[in-house]
Formats: sequence, C-alpha cells, structure tokens
Amino acid sequence: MEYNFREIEQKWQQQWKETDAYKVDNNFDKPKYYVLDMFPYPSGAGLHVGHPLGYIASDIFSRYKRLKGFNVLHPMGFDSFGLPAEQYALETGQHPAETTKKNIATFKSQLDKIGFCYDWSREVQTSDPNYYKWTQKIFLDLFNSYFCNTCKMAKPISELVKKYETRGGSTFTADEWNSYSKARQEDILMKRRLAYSSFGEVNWCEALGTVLANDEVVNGVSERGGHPVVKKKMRQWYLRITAYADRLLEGLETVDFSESMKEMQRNWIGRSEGAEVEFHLTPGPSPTSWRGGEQPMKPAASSSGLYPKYKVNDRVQFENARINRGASTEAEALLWEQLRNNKVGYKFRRQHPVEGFIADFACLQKGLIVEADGGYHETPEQKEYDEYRTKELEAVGFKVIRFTNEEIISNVYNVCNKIKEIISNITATKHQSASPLSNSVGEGLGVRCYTTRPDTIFGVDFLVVAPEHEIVQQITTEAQKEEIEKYLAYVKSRSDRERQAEVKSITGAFTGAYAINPFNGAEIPIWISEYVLAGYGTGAIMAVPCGDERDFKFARHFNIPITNIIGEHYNGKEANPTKDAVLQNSGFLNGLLMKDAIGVAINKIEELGIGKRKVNYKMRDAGFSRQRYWGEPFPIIWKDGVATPLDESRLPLELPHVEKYGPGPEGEGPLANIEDWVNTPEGRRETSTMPGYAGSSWYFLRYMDPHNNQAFVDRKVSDYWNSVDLYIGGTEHAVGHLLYSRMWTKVLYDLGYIGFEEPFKKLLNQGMITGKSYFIHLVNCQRNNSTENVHIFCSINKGIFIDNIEINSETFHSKGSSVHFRLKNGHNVVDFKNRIIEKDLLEILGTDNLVVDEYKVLWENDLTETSERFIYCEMDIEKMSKSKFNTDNPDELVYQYGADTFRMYEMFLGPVEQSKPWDTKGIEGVHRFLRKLWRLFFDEIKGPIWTSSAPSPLERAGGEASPAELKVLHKTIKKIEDDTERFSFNTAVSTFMIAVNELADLKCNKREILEPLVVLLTPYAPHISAELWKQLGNEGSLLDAPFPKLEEKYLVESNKEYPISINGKVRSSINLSLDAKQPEVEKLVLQNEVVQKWLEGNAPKKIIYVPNKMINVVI
RNA sequence: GCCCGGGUGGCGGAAUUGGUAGACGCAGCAGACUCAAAAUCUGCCAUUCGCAAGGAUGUGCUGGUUCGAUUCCAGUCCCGGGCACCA
Repeated sequence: MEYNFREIEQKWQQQWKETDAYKVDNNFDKPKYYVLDMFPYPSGAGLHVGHPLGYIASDIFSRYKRLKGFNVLHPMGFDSFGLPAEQYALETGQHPAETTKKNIATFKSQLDKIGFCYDWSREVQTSDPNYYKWTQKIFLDLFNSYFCNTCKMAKPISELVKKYETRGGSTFTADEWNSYSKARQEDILMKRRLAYSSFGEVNWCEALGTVLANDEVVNGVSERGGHPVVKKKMRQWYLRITAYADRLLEGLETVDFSESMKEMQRNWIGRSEGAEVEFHLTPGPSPTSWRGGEQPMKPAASSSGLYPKYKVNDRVQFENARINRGASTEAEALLWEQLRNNKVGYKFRRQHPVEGFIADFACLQKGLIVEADGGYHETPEQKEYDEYRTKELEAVGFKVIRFTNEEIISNVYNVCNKIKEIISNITATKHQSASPLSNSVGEGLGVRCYTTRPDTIFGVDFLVVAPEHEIVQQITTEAQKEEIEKYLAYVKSRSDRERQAEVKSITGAFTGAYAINPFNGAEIPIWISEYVLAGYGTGAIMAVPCGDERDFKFARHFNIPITNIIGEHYNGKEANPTKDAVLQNSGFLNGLLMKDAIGVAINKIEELGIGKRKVNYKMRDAGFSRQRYWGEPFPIIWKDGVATPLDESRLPLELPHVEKYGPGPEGEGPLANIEDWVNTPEGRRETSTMPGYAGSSWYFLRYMDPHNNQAFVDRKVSDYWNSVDLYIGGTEHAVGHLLYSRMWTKVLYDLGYIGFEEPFKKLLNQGMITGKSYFIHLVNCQRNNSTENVHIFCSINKGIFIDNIEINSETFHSKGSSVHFRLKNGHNVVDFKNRIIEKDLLEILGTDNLVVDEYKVLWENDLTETSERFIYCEMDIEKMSKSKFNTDNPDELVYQYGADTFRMYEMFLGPVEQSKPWDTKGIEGVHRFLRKLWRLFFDEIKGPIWTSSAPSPLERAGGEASPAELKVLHKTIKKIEDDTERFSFNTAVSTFMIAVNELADLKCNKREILEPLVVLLTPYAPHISAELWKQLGNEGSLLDAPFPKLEEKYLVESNKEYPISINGKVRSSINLSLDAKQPEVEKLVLQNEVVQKWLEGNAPKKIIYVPNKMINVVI
C-alpha cells in the first residue's frame, strides 16, 4: 500500500466539507481561542507561495488549540474593495464586482487545496453590502461622536450639543449658540466629530482629471503618462485619530507585539514633550500688527477693553477662536477658492490673525481685509461690533471691505472684480508701511520654535526656519533676497521623493534677519534650510550646534560660531546630544544637570510669557475619503453645505452601478457622474468613497457574529470571543491597518458596543518570502571607452518566454527600473545547469552565442574588437510579487507533492518571522519524510504492518532504563508541544523527522506509539494524519482527539555522557550518574586518560562541574 | 542621515537560561539492491595538517568580560526591511 497523497487529500477535504468539520459554534461554555489571519486582497494573480506562510502557521496553531480542548475561531475573508479591481475595470470594462467574485472563487479553491480549517460559514467580504452596511453604520457612529478631552474618550455628539445649548462653549455662551444658524452650529460641531469633513491637499493631476495616490506620483509627475501633478485643496473626510494618540501609545504596553513593531507605531505617533519658545526679531518687538504667519505672543492689546471675547491675545485663544468660528461657510469656501487661486492677482490668507482679530481673508501685501458676513451680521449688536472692528483695523493701516454671503454666492466673479478694483486703488496710497520688505526688517515679528530641549536655550546659535514658512518672505532683507530666492527655487525643484532618497548634503540660506535670545539678549541669525519641515512643530527650530548633530554640521558648513554650554562634554569635533551634562554658560540654568534643567527652563519660559510647555505628535488625522468608485459610499447627503447623515434604517447605501469608471468632474470620484444617484430631493450625495482600511478596521468583529442583522456584533458574542488571541500577518501593515484598527476598537469600546479596547492580543509577523529574479543585462559598449550604459533588459525566472515584448527605446533606457518580460510557456530560455540560453531569446537579442554562469553570463566573444554590446545575467533576491514575475504558484507544488508536504515544507524553510528566499529544492526531503512515516504503518506489498503489541522494554545501547520506543514518543510530545507554543514550526518539523527516523531504526510499528504521534502531527499534516487515524480503526474525528499526554517518567535518565573540556575545549567525555557530587566527579575525571595526558603530571587549577551540563578542567 | 532586523558549512537552517557549534533537511561523494532505472537502504560530508592516532583553525571583523561566548558588553564592516531629516 502506497502513500497515495492525492487520493487521501481529496477524500478528506471532501469529507471535512460534507461534515462541516470546521464549523465553529458560539458555544460559551468552552474556553475560547481566536486565531486570525490578515485577510487578503483577492488579486487576479491568485495565491502565491508567500501568502500561505502565515496561513499555515495560523492553521497549525488553530488545530493545535482545538486538540487542546479550546473552542477555536479561525475565520477567513476578503478585503475585497480596492484600486486594482477598479483599474482593471477601467481597462477592460469588467465590473469590479464581477472580477472580485471570480478572484475570490480562485482564492478559496486554492486555500481549500492546502487544507486550511477555515469556517467558511463565517466568511466576510468587505465589498458585500451586508458587510459594508455595518462599515457605514460605524462611520456614522464616528461622525456622531466627539472626543471628550476631560474624560479622554468618545462620546455622542448629542451630549456636546446639549452642553452648548445649556452652558455654551469656550468662546460662546448658550444664548449665542442658540442664536447661531444651523450651518454655523454644524461648522462648530464638525470641528469635534471623530469623522469629519475638512479641506485637505491631494495630488491633483489636471491632465488625467483625477486625484493620485502618493505611489502614483513619481518625481512630481504622474506615473502613467508623466503629466504634471500639483497639490490641490479639496474637501475630504478625516478620522480624528490624533485624539487617540495617547491611548494608542498607552495601549501598546498591554499587547504582545514585537518590540520593533511597537517601536514603529511609537515612531509613527511620535509623541514628544517640549516647549514652544518665541524669539523676537531685532531691532526689537514693536507691536503694530501680526503681519507674519506666526504672531508674537504679545500681551493683551485691547485698547478699549470692549468686546474682549472676540479678541484673541494668544495662540491658544486664537486657535480656539479659529476652531469655534467654524469652518468655512459655503460662501467663504467659494470665495476662498477664487482668492487662493490668485484670481485677484494678490496672495490672500484665510482666517488670518490681524491685530488680534481673525480676518476672513487678508491680503497682507496690500493691507486689505475682506470679510464675508452671514445673516447674523444684521443684528444691531453685530453691526456695532463690526464697526468697532473695522475702526481698529483701519487704525493700524488696513482697509476693510465686507460682502454678504448672498453677494458672494450669487456672483463670486463680481465680488472678485470688486476686490481687484479696490486693491488697485490701494497700491498708490498709504499702505506702504504694511509692506514688510520696505519696513525695517521684521519689525514686530517673532519666530516660534518648538524644541524638546529647552534646557539648551543658552546654546542657541541660530534659528532655522522651513523654506515654506510664511515668515521667510517677511523677514528676508533686501541684501539676502536674491540668495533666499535662489534657495527657494532649489527647494522647489526637489521632489519629496528626492528629498527622502538622497543622503542630504547641507544646504541653506541666510535671511539676513536676526532674532534675540530672550534669556541672554544674544542676536542670533535666522537661516532657512530644507532639513526643517514646515509641517512639524512650528516649522522653525532653535539650533544648538554643540548638542545636535545636524545643527552642528550646519554651523560648521556655514561658519557659524558655536557656543559651548556643556563644557568638556563638547569636544569641538562633533555634537554631543547628552542630557547628562552639567550646564555652563547658561545663566540661571548654570550648574544644573541638563535633564533637570528641562523643566526649570520650561517653567521660566512660561513665567516670562515667551512660550509654553507643549506636547507634539507627528501623527496627523487620517484621510478617509478617496475619489474612487470601488469602495464604501458615504451615507452622507450635503444639504446647503451641511453634511447630513443618512438614517441608519436606510443602510446599506449601496454602491450604484456606473457606466464608466473614469473620474467625475472637478476631480470628484466616478460616482459624481451618476446624476440621478447624486442628486436627491434632500440634497447632493457625497461622491467620494471610503478607503481600503475602512472595512479592514473592524472585520475581526464581524467574524464573531457574521449573520447578525440587528448589530455588527452582538455584545454577548463579542464578550465571549473578545480580542483576537493570535493575529498573524506581514509587517507592511505595521502602522496603517494596525493603528486604524486599534483606534476603531477604542471608539467602539468607548461607545459601549464592545467590552475590550485592544483588537489584537498577540501579533506574529510572518517574514517575507523573497523570490529569485534573474536578469539579463545588455551592455552597450564602445571601444576604448569601456561600458557606456547598463540597461536591464529582462527578467527571467524559471525560464519561460513570451512574445508580447516591445523593445522600444523608452523602456530600453529606463535605467534602474527593471523591464520585465513575460516568457512564453514551455520554452526554457535559461537552463542554468547547462548554461545555455535558448534559441528564442537569442534571436531577439540578435546573437547566438550566450554562455551562462550561474550568476553571470558572458557572451562568448565578450568584448572583442567587433562587438558592440555584450550580455550578462545576474540573480537578485526580491520581494515576491506578481509584478516581478518571480512568483511561484502553490497549486503546482500541491499537485506534485500534496498539501501536507507543501504545508510542512513551508514551515521547514526557517522561522516564520524571518524572511527567506523561496526555493523548492528541499521539498523532496519533506515528502520523503511523510512517505517514511507511512511505511511505519504500511508495507508496499504486505499492506498494513502496524501491530497492537505493547511497546517492548527493549533497551538500546547506552543502558537507558526506559523502553526506547516510549522514550522517543514522549521526547517528541514534549518537543512538539514546546515548539508549537513558541511558534518554532521549523524545528517542530525536524522533530517529527527525528522521531520517524528513530522509530524506523527501532522497527517500531506499534499502535500504542504511532497513534499518539499521528495526533501530534495533525496540526501540521492534517490529511495523512486523518487517514492513518482512520486506518488504525478509530471512529470519530481526529480533529477533536485529545492531545497526547506527556509522561515525564519515560524521559528520566540516571546517567549522562558528560563532555570534559580542558581550558574550555572539549577533549573527552565521561559517563556519570546524574546525581554525582563534585568530589566524586573530580576523582573520576582525574582518572581519565585524556585528562591525565593534558595535565602532564600537574595538578589542575580548578575543576568546574555543572550538573547535567559539562565538566571543565582548568590547567 | 535615522530606526528596526540579520550575518553560523556548498545551500535552507539548529543550538530555548553563557556550557559538546553545525541538529534536521537539501545538494554532493562512495556503496548495497537492480539487467537497468526509479524507489529504498548504509556510510562519508566545516576548513586545514596528518597514513593514522591526534592536532590547529572556525559562528562577518577587532577587542573585552568569563573556567567557558554563536549567546553578554564596546567598537566596526556588510546585507535586508522601514522612514515623515520630527528638532
């Protein structure tokens, strides 16, 4: 009887299916265990060998836990919304729903062939309306919640509304709130919602009429077609994940993720504590106006004392006021669209602080303020205030004009023309003084810097401002103007990609302006440099070259004198970022340890009113809308500029069918093209869709209760299954998916839907399986000029050739980016063993002699006088991916060797967490092992040979006391249990091999030994185990068989062969009783011949005896 | 530049707490069985010197701690992955 794996595997897979063997009940009596794989995006390419790595690991662990008596939830589903299906639709016209359905079917059949124990009755698909109904519902919950800063949790926004109605907000009273228009109230609320709408920048490609992802933009142009891409402000949805920054950080302490994974999340959140410090510019602060982008924190400036509530005197008040003034009304948005696009010819700023007021729109260059007034400006009180405001602003040299919302909405172009007219009149008149460049440099301006090291403030030698910073234009002196402009042009010419990729050289430019160190009055120069980012902190830093490496290099490069505040800790050759030095040259901080000085400095800064303590995060709110088709539609209708949620009873809001998948007008998504869908009696529907992570942020909850029509998950059910106990997936989701999912879980917890706030207890990261790519390079050669160009010509993997090759000069010359050619089926292009490249390719290459070395091919006539080019091959290890043509499809291997072999081989490759190159070389060995196992039960000719005789007390050489067969078994039980628990699946596989080898040596065919072994093997090789179990005459399911019990008594040994080392090198060995004592051991060791030889008659210095380990003789 | 991993035979890897480095498998070599092949089985297999016994060297490199280091410490080189130059 042969091991007929094909028959066996098919039989059992069918049986499992028919008996619903993997169906999991919500049986609350049993202890639960939840094992989850990151669900795949069902790409058209199907599964490749990299996919199953994690799935096999999770499958082994699930089956193991089931044998151990747990109720194991091990579901699978599909992350089936996404761009590739949409792009495919664009190209072929096939509806994404259709391709997705097809792809999922392929995936499922491939997965089933590997024998995974998924409970398919719990399958979820994110693109299924029955699923995304709940995604939309959770979105509405996010929309209808706010983050309470006092209790640090999400609460229904209705509570906030109630509070505003009865007690008012921080900048308005209850009465005022109640008098506000609906639109204004909604604007204010929008600033607090967890899912909110706001304006944000997107990559806009005019030529394609669409918004592009970062990946799709290369060097400032679109990847497809090379069209220019610009930043465009568009209305977007966001998730207020920043509100959860601290909780996301704290939560990391409670989960079992790898340290590097936690570190990545911490870095992404990027919490830092420090201070913002204001540096005034020379020749000294002169409080005329806040013309700069960053206003100085000057003392309260309300001359009259009137209307203080509308005045903003410091940054905090200002921010609050800005928030509470509400987002732009429709009119404001309309006008802003015009102004920001330079329709009147001058730069305007929106919601800009001027002289303690917030101007709707301000043109600083011309000193013009434009206000857009809503209906409430009709009240007498408001009129009075407006007049006061106008007067104050005019007093400092601004002209103020007002338009009503109606004026703007009815004809925005008219309004623009009016502004233009007024502005042209101002030019000639008095407003010269408002032009910063003609003024004495930067008078009255200040630069706010964020620093984590306020203790080093006496060591500040210069300030560096981000080139994009608004203040740059205002502080640059005439003399430096040219240099700054030149530098700005340089920065602009550098794409983000470039800035990241290159090892940056030190660049920068001096503005000509100086600031004053508030503590010692030192005049410090202000520079700009690309190493300071506009988007982080305040966009300006105080540079302390003796303590910061980049500041140091900058100072050295531009010859800026360096102040030493840490004495001998600074050697003048490099910066020392220590916090343990005692400060010198530091005024009131002298003599303090830097660590301790941080707090002291911040206190002083706050006391002097020149800054404040500040916690900064790198993380931004998460963009939540996409101008795409294949995603969840937002259950939102815009009514008069107000986002109105659909009632839950109307969910799901199904994705309508579209005729074409191209973008809608004005960069909107394809949905905008469907007029009768977009326009409803209630208003206009939101036309963007949700991003991929919407559905994947909560899918682990739906598996628990996938058919529930009343809730996304029943509370009792989620209380039972609770967090995922083991989550397996790749590191590429380290920040994105895992952070979003953690945030959603926290929100759902806050709102009382679930009883736990971390989704995943333990995370296991599977390593990448890399593929080998073979490249053929074609090198153009010029005589006497060595090589001219190296062009990657094609990638060959597994030697198949294809025809649709287009060799054009464009692809040919794209140096560095590999041009991959698919290879025609069945044609061996490269036979690396025989080192000959096949004819087909040679014809295309126009040569007929190509000799291949394993990694390098040289054309035979190499660089002869007559050759114009030569070709060579090389191998590279890359991430396995369809686009690289280096994938291996598991189907083939499963067919050839069987699922059990495939499963064990993938595990045998190496540790799950480590990335490793894919190679099928070793699969034979694993297959041989399974056949050898089979032969313990069956002989090819004789048939069954297993026996029911009891394990013999037969003893092996060496005098072990326990029966060898039982010892093998229990040794194996122990090791398998151990290895499985610590996810060391590769060593578990070798343990099985050792066990089978040893039992074969012992000629052991005894059921009492073999049967427990079969149970042990079940998680790893379920098919063969099931078959053997059945063949042994067992009824019932092996899947729920009890896990073999370890009996330590078979492992106890009385003696051990101890290695004897002499001075740490093993020279001999000795068999000793395990309970031997030191004196006795010493005596025996000294009698040993080898030891005596090495001692040469001398007495040993010392004999180290470590029981159960070794003996070391020191001479 | 920064952060996180990782460097062990021809190859994938093992050594779980500082205690016999190279388990297990692949490839290779020699042999048995066979007309032959496949399958299977047996033996050898880090490098080096040696007929052998037995030495020497050896876990990227240089040092250190220790009776003893792949393991701990310091420095350094290389490879892989990530990144938002994060003040």
